[in-house]
Amino acid sequence: MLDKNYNPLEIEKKWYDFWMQKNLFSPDKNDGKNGRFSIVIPPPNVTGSLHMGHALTITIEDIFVRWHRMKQEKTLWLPGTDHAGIATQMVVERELRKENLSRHQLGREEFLKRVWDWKNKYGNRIIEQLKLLGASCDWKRLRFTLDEQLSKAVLRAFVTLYNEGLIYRDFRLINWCPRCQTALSDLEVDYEENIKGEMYSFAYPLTEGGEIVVATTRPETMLGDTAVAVHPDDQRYKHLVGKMIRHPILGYEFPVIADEKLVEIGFGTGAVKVTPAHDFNDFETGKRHNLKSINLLTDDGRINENGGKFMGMTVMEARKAVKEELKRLGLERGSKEHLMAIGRCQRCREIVEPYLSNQWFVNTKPLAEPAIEAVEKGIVKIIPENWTKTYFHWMRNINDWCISRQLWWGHQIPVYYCMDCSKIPADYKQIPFDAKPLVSESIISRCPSCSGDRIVRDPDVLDTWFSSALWPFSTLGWPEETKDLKDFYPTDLMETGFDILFFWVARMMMMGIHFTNRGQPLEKRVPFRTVYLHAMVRDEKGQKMSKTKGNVIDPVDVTSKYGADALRFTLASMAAQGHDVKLSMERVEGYKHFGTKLYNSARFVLMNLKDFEKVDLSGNLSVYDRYFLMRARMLTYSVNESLSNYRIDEAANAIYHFVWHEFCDWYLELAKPFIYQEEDKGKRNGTLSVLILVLDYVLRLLHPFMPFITEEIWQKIKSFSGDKAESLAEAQFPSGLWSADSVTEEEKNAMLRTSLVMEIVSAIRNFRTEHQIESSKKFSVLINTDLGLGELERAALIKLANIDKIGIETSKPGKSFVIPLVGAKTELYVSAEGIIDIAKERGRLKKELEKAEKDIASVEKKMSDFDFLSKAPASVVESTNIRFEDLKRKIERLKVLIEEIEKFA
RNA sequence: GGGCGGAUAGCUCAGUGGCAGAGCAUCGGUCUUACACGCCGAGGGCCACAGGUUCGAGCCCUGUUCCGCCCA
Repeated sequence: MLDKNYNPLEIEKKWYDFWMQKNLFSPDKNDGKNGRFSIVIPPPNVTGSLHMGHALTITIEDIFVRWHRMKQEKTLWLPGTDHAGIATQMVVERELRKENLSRHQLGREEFLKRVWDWKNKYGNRIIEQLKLLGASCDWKRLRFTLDEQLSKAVLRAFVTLYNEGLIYRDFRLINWCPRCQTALSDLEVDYEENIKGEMYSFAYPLTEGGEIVVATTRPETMLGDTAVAVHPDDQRYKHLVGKMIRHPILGYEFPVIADEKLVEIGFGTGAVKVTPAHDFNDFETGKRHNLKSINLLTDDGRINENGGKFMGMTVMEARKAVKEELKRLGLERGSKEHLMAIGRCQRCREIVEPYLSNQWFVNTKPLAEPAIEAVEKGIVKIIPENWTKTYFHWMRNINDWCISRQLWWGHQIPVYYCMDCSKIPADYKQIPFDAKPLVSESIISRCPSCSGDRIVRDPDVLDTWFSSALWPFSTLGWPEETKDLKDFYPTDLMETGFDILFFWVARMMMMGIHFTNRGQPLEKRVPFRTVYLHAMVRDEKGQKMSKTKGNVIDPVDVTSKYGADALRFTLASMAAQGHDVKLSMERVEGYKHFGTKLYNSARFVLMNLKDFEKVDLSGNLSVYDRYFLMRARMLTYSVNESLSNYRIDEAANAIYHFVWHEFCDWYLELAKPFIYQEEDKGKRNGTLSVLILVLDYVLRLLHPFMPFITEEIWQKIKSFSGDKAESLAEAQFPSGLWSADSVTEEEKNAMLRTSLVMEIVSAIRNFRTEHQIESSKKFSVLINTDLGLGELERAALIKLANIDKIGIETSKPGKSFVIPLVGAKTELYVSAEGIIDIAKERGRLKKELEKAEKDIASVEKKMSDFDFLSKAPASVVESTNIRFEDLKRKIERLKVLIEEIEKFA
């Protein structure tokens, strides 16, 4: 028997421990003859703690994983975390700062030791939190991007790409975060638009006299200007092209150039200052015109020695100072407000500076091509489908990927330099651009050409996403040809947020195809066959959750308050494709109630099983039993269909509706008279058998969504259902086709009768409320159709409708009221004289008549439309006709009834 | 500037050509021995706007307005 109260916290802990103990999440004992399903987790950051995005990811993935596992497929869900270069390094540096230490003071080795300590201490937190949600990962295969084996994969990938000419080093403008002091890829910069800024104008003096006025939002960069550009067609400036400008502060000279790409005639003054070292457009312009690039910044975002007396100032300080200087020189030419966009570092929100430096890049175009092909050919399917367009667009316009980061925490680039051969000075700050890279997976300590041992390793580490891009195969053992790789690659599903389509999904596609199963068809090389992109979780008002707004909902809190099952079900039922999930606590609470409802229904069933004996179902079923068995079959079919189509919301809602509004509202109630009587043991046991069976179906179908409560209940009914599985987690998931054709005559009959009973009950309840008849007041009802119900079946109807009795009478007795039912062919006669308010009944009938007349008007219009009759399909015409006839009959009947009721008074 | 979504009950959303739906909220009734985290019932809609296609449009097409997101 179940406890009186449903307490999610207790049972969730209990069953998770049980699953772990039985090692149920391992694919290893399954021989795979029922197929295979594999998926890798999107690795959360080791610094991370669980947020709603994770909760949604885990919920969706666990639903698919448990579903496949219950279908008895060899199922692997591989978990792990990534090292999150910048984020983790920042966390540890923050700790160091409390001790007044910097990483430079500690030195690289000592610092890394600290980060590892931190990781070992706190890095498991998020893993433990995933378990709270019921994630059925194979924890024995837990991976970390800096594991020895995964690091080997990273080195292999880098060296291979280098040797293939797909990785190269270049001196170019990149995005630089002055606070993190590292390069970023294009994707790691967030643009904020419509920032109020200033469009500042000043004049550049020409060497031969006169001036040219330029407008800029960043006056301080004039310290690095090496040209002023005008449009070649701009008559105002045509004569100035080729003239020289003397820098009013720094004294050097630079030209006025004509460039139609950079300059928009109508914008600003029509003359643009060009700072190749600090603006991407200017950099391109500089290349076109062979301009000098003057770098103005230090690593930490201050003005360097090229800025003359402004050296040492921050950008903002320099901006102010340069403006003052220009004013002093009489060159200021006004200023106006201007809306602009600025780029911020995704990690620390600092304003990103374009910065000239040596970095490593991946040549992505050749890698993107097969990744595009795989989706074009349908080898990889993206769901929801509309993301494929975005994927194509990005992939076809892909830019090279800056993968070097000036950090310590991460995979250090496997590139070495001979200080002698490359003439690197002992006090070097940056490896010179022309240094000759020696690229190797193993550590190089001796120069292959001069045999010298003065070798330095490139200090940079790789972008964390570089290692994440290898995740679906590095976690399975690549570059080794492991059994796991053979068994589980390509994986079946990649489930993640749409926001990392480019960051991660696209890059996994490129790397997976490039590195795995070379020489084999694309089908064998893609990292996954389906990409399912889920939406964002927002607060109930649709706002993004953020710490500053204070609207963050912590999944751990929710879990401890309502249970993981409730949270999971909420997320699942709201995860409709293409929509953000707007999460509200009310909903979670509602779904906890759903758990309670299910729990109590099971308690009811169990409570009545004392003398239960299994019986042969064939001779002992009521029409209700048959009907709900069929409904369970239909539900099974639709849940499997929905899950196959990645519509977990649809599946969840179908189960919810069935459990609450069919199983509990109707079936349990209809079953009670059968259970409560002792005369017909066969019928009693028959109904109980079906109750157990239907409940068992429901628990299996619901298990992927609410694993804990279903296991709790299932373990209790197991002995009655006779399943031998140790846990519901590995019990067989129901399957089966359902179609209208597959319904047997018996089922058809059961369906007709049961739905008529439901309608009768609803009609009587309705009638009762309309007349405000107290529930204690019983009356009897006659029906003009023989339902062919057995004694107990009729008793159930009587109980639900809360009436005295129901009899058959083909025509209406004198003093009775009429409730017309479906199609007005069947009607009920209520002999409740004295308890019915005549005026109200008249009103009720008139209202019904009004509605029927309105309905028939539109149907009539259709039926008299020649075009409709000739062009619409016969089945539609026929059903319209039937509807017309029904309405006509109903109206006639209502008119008679209204006339009659006048006489009652 | 280019692209992708969305607009349906008070709220959140289903609904892909044939009688406008669900959950929550609201209102009324009810402690009927599984469940008051419950039960029974009710009200609530110019399916954003304007055209078009069609016998028939919430659904398909065109345009407009607003709201998101992505890219440059």
